[in-house]
Amino acid sequence: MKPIHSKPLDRRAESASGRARAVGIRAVAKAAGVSTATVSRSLNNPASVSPELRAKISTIIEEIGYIPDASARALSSRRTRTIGAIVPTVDNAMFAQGLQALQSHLATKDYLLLLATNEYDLDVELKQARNLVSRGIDGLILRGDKRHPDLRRLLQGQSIPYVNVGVYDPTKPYASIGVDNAAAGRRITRHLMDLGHRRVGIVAAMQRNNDRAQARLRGVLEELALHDATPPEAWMLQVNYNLDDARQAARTLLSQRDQPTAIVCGNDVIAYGVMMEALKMGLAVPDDVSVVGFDDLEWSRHFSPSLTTIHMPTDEIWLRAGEYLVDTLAGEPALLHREIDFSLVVRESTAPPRAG
Amino acid sequence: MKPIHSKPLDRRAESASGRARAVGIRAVAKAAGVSTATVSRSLNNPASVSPELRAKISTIIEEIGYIPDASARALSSRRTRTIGAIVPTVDNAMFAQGLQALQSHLATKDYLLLLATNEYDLDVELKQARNLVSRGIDGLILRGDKRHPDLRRLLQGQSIPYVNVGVYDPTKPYASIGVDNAAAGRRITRHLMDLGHRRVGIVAAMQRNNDRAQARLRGVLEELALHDATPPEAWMLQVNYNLDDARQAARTLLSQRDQPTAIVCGNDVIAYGVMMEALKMGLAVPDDVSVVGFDDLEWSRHFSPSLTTIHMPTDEIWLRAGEYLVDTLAGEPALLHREIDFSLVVRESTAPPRAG
DNA sequence: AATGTTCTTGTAACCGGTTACATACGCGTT
DNA sequence: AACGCGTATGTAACCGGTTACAAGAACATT
Repeated sequence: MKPIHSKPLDRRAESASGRARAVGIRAVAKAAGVSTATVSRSLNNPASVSPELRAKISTIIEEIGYIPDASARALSSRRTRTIGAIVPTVDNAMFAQGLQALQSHLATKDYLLLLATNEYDLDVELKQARNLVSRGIDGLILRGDKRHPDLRRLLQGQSIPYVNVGVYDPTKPYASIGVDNAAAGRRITRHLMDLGHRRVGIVAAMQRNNDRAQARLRGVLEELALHDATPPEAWMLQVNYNLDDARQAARTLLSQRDQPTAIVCGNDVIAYGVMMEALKMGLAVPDDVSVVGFDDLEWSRHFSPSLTTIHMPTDEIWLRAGEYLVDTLAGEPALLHREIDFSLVVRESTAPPRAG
Repeated sequence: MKPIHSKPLDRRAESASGRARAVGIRAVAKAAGVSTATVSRSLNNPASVSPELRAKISTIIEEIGYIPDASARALSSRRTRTIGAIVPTVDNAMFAQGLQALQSHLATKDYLLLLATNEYDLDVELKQARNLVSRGIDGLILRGDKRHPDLRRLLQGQSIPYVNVGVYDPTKPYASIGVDNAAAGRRITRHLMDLGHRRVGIVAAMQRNNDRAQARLRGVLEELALHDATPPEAWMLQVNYNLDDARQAARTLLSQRDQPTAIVCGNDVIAYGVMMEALKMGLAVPDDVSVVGFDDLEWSRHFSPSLTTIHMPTDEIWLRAGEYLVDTLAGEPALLHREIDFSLVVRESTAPPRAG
């Protein structure tokens, strides 16, 4: 069962006499007349190599077109200079914009972004996370709070730092960066209260596994309760992130005998759909019904009427998330929780309720 | 200069007596009482291992939570099961949607997507490509034809297969998948010709380093020339991909003494901007001016008036691109060039020119 | 002159998988 | 019984970098 080899082979010598092997660090070292250690150091810690050698080495690298193999580097150094991110879907203006900002920030720090999506499914998220970990990410960015119980264990076991983006929640033991969505919900509702609305309908985003949407709704309801304006069940709807569903919700809401004078939408896209349907039904916005959203996408100021909404500094949120991980990985201290300010943007889609 | 070591150290033995090392394939092998080769085979080529051993090994893997290290695997097998993609920006509905489709397709084939952006800059693209290659991608997806001359050499030198998406061009020696944009340009222009328009303005997308935009414009101009309707210089504008620029272009075009009766826009987003500005100027669409776009984004059928445009099967294009690479990497033959059909979608934004 | 310190460079073990090659075994064939 | 062949498994070299440790050189200190 334990055979003893009579003549162990040296495949390296064998193939050296055969076809030429790809240019590696050993080829560079040989051509420069130095050791591989010196080449490696001149790339990763230039200050530790004499200027003459450094110059010679970089000339040779340029000459023979040497590109370091990141797998080998990762294997021996246990670092990949890669950050992973798992978002619900890329096909969503908010995430697309945030990822774009993150990606360009990471590029300046020589990090690469490894992207995966979870389709709002916690099991998928866990699987994707396993995949990313196997790939050797140095840090991970996650959207949202709700996750598979095994996920945290996995990340802690591998001691991979991670950030929770989009939700500011200082009570959590892990890093979080984002706005206080409940506060945002209260703020925009207060705007409607200030205008005099007390009959408010809600078209929320799908709540399942979406803590951001949940927090917004919670904030809205809290503020409404403060003013004795808690809406009846029939005025509270949930829809998917697309125009068709939003329009249908608006139709349901606005064709009731008893109509709200204002509608709070879970995000701007839903608000667009609601406004389009209201207009199509012959209702004037804001004269017959006021509409507000969240996010402040590019469209919101172009739409007519332009949309009153909560501005979210998406770029900053994602950029800070990247910054947090990069700093943490560099051993520098970084703020565990960071609240990013939102702001109310009042435009044309809100007005006092029609006198009555 | 060549010191001789008196006592070479075995760091492995040293640390084995120290803290426990992470679970690796050797730990699995030991626990299962087999060799590392058997564990490796049972993962990568299950048929070559007896069912009993296979079962035993997978139990142990589950038990001790072994996750293979992709770096090590990549290093020794020279394959990473990772596909790279370089797009101009993620912050664009078309790319976001395409990447989403690609990503979910690759996930089913156990490939991961490594994403980079070039910001429409060829040097940046080359740098990103180097980065991806160094990371060890198995294949690469590129948007567009225009690229740095060194890029092709790099990919060929490393024999990394790549596809060009968005542009179908069978004359090229490398793979391409997409629609024939020039034909799309001719098609939508012909629609305007059929309606009787001869005074046609153009608001094209920025042409620099964007062959897709160039091909569309070329097609439009070809068809116009066929009908003796080549527009004056003042009717041809170029704008960036955003609503503000598009609106300004519309204002320029429509405030001239001599106005076009129809406007071809380089894509749907530009068309939205143009329509919004026309409406704001008190012009009716399509009665005073017809407007057409390209892409058929979700908005186009919701906008009022809904937009006549060319439908692009984005999902299919990107999915096929992924398929091509996966097949090629698996050694299966794949079509080098693949044309995807576009289609004209006639909606409310076009009508015959006002009698006159 | 002897000793200590700092800086630069070389040696080779190591990271954790994969896989070529060797071996052992089981099962016909002749 | 000897031989051939196919299948299941083990051994250990190898992938291409990084880095702990050692050593030599240059310079400062006593």
